[in-house]
Amino acid sequence: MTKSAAKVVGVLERAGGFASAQELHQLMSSQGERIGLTSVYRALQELLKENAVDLLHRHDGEAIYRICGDGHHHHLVCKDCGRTVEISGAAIEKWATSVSNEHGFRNVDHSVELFGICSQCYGKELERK
Amino acid sequence: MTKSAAKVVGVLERAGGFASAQELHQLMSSQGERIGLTSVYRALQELLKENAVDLLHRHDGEAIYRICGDGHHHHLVCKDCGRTVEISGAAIEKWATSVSNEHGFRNVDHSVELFGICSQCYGKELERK
DNA sequence: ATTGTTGCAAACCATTTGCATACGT
DNA sequence: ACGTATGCAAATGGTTTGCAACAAT
Repeated sequence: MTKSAAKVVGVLERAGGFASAQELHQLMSSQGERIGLTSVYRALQELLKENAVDLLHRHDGEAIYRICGDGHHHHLVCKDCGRTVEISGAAIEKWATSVSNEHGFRNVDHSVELFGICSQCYGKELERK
Repeated sequence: MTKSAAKVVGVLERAGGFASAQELHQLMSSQGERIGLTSVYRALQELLKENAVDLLHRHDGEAIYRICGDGHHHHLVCKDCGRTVEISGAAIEKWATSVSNEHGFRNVDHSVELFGICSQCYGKELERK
C-alpha cells in the first residue's frame, strides 16, 4: 500500500464516517499533512480496488468514501432530509446471485437503494397540513 | 409542466428504466426531437421538484433518472455489450417493504440494478486469453 | 407587451491524465 | 541508477448559468 493511501486510511478512520476526496484533502492539509489532491484521488482508487473503502454518491453526485468493514450493504435514504440508514440483507445477495446465474451472467455487481420519507419528516409533513 | 419536460417524460416512459440526461438527449435527437441538452437538464430538475422522477447515481457518478411510480421491473445489464434483461421478483419487493417498515420509513420506493458480464461477452473474454 | 421557455456558449467543479520531479532501495 | 510515488498543471466530462432570441397568451 502506498504512503498516501495509508495516510488517507488514517484520516478516514479518524473521520469515522463518509468523506469526499476534496474534504479529505482539506482535512489533511489543515492538519499539516503535505499531500496533493491527486494523490488523495489515486489513494482512494487504490483502496477501492483492494475493497478497503466503500464508495457511494451524495445527492449532488459527489463521490464519498468510507472505511469498509468489508460488509457489503445498501442504503435507505430519506428523500426530504437525506438521513441515511445502512441496511444489509443476505436475502438480497442471494436473490441477486440466483437471478444472475439464471441468466448466465458472471461477475455481477449490484446496486440497491431505497428511498422514502423517514418518520421525522413524515411527522413534519403531517403538522403542515 | 413545460413542453420540454413533457417530451422528457415521454422518452423516459418509452425507455422504461433509468437513463442519464445525456442519454435522454441523444435518444431524443436521434428520434428527430429538436431539443437542447440544457432543456433536458432543466426539465429533469423541474420533474424532480414535482417528484415526477427519481434520481440516483451510477457507479461513475453520472446522474440517472426514472419515472416515479411506474411499473416495477429491474435490470440486469451487461457491462461489456450493454445487453439488458428485465427482471422482476416478488422477493425483492417484500424485502424492501419489510426493511422500510422496520426503520419507520414511508412511501418507500426502491431501485435495484445488476451489472455483470453476459455469457456471450464472457465467452469472448475467454477466447482472448 | 409581458411572461415564461429555449438554446448556445461559457463557466463550473469533481475527477483524471501527462509529464517531469523527488523518493526509496 | 532504477522503479515507483508524487504533485502540478492541463484536459475531461457531466452539469449549471448568463444572456439574448423566441414563443405563447
